[in-house]
Amino acid sequence: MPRPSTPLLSGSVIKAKALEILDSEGLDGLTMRRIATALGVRAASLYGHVATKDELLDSLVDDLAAQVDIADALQQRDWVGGLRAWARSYRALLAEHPNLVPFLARGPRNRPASLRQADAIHGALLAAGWPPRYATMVGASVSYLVIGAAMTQYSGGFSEGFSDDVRAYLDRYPNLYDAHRLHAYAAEIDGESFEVALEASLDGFRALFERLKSG
Amino acid sequence: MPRPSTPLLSGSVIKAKALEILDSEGLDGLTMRRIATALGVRAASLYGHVATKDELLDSLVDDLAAQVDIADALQQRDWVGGLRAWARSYRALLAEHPNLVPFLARGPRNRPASLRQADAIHGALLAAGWPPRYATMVGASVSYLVIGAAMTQYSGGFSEGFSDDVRAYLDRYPNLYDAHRLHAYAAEIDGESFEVALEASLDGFRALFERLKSG
DNA sequence: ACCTGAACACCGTTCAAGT
DNA sequence: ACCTGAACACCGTTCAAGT
Repeated sequence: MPRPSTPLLSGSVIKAKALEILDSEGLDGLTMRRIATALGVRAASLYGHVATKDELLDSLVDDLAAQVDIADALQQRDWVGGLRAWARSYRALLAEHPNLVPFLARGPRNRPASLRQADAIHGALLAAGWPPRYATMVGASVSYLVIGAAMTQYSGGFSEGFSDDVRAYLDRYPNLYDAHRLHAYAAEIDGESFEVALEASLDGFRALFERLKSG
Repeated sequence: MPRPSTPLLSGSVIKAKALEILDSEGLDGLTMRRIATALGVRAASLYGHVATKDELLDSLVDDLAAQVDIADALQQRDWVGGLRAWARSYRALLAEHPNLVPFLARGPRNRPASLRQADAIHGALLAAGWPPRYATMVGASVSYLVIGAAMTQYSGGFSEGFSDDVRAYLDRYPNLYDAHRLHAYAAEIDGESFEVALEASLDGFRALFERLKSG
């Protein structure tokens, strides 16, 4: 089928299929040839619409970042509530597309939506009265948490991070046995750990903020 | 050279060279063929000593985990000091081999040293009086921070995460401009952000611990 | 303008064969 | 026992050619 009346391909059609394959078949399953055949086309054809596979993945990440609910985060009166809303929205999105997490970790790069996100959070912290340098660090801290948590869950979290052979743990890692018993409600623990970590951090930042103001 | 008197290869010789290449040439530079030629050997020969490339990388990660200073962390009297020492030692090691970070994120899997590490920290928290379920979450929280921070630094941190074109930021991301001015002392910010994040978390956990005890 | 065929320079991995 | 040659089944990417 050479020269169809309406083009078979477009950047967005390729991106959509790529994300679909990434979600369902994982990182190893995502090849240019695989995307192409799923679209009824040859691999070479993709290069008329995307420059490289790397750039395609970068744009997928940026599309995801664009969906992080920043408006809600900024509507909060207090910066603590704003950070909490941002972190939760961010994490929820990553949880939906876990196979994308390793790419997200490559930093804001040339991704406009990622930059807009960083800019918005930084601005909110400045407006709340954080000194610029601290605003940078507080924003970074929360993103560490989100990325670290997403990364851990990507790797299976508590549900798959440990083997199923209980006895192996009993023998050699006595303290972990208790942790291993939590195997059953693993997803619960993954989510709760993030919440505990987030609240502990926010607590600490609140205290730091008071110290900075009174110091 | 078929059948030398002393074998040219061994698991540890392959691992050492692989780490060397990974550190100096990055993830993309690490191929089985590259390791082989660096050792004066053909790629096929490696498979007499390592099962797969994946397993080779897993063992590199585990060797790294084995070097995290757990003894020091456990010698601390208080659990707060122990967590702090562990987190710092863990992070310092990852900073030395940033290209390994994406693999670390794949969880403890079948890596004995990683498991030993998790076991030791969990045990210390139990001994300090944390309820088992919370001990799991507190340990996970700190590892989120370490992995998130390492992941971010792997991607270049503040030094490389943003472009060099200042004007691009001035126009579109007004709040980030301040952050961008920090470009000059980027490494400092990367390290300080981790410290700020760590101390905030520890502060929060200390408060949580008190609440649990008195509640 | 848009897609294809065929090729290039790579991968990880296997396995019969050499010594 | 230890390494090699050659191959297999893949990759991402390019580019002249077709319509």
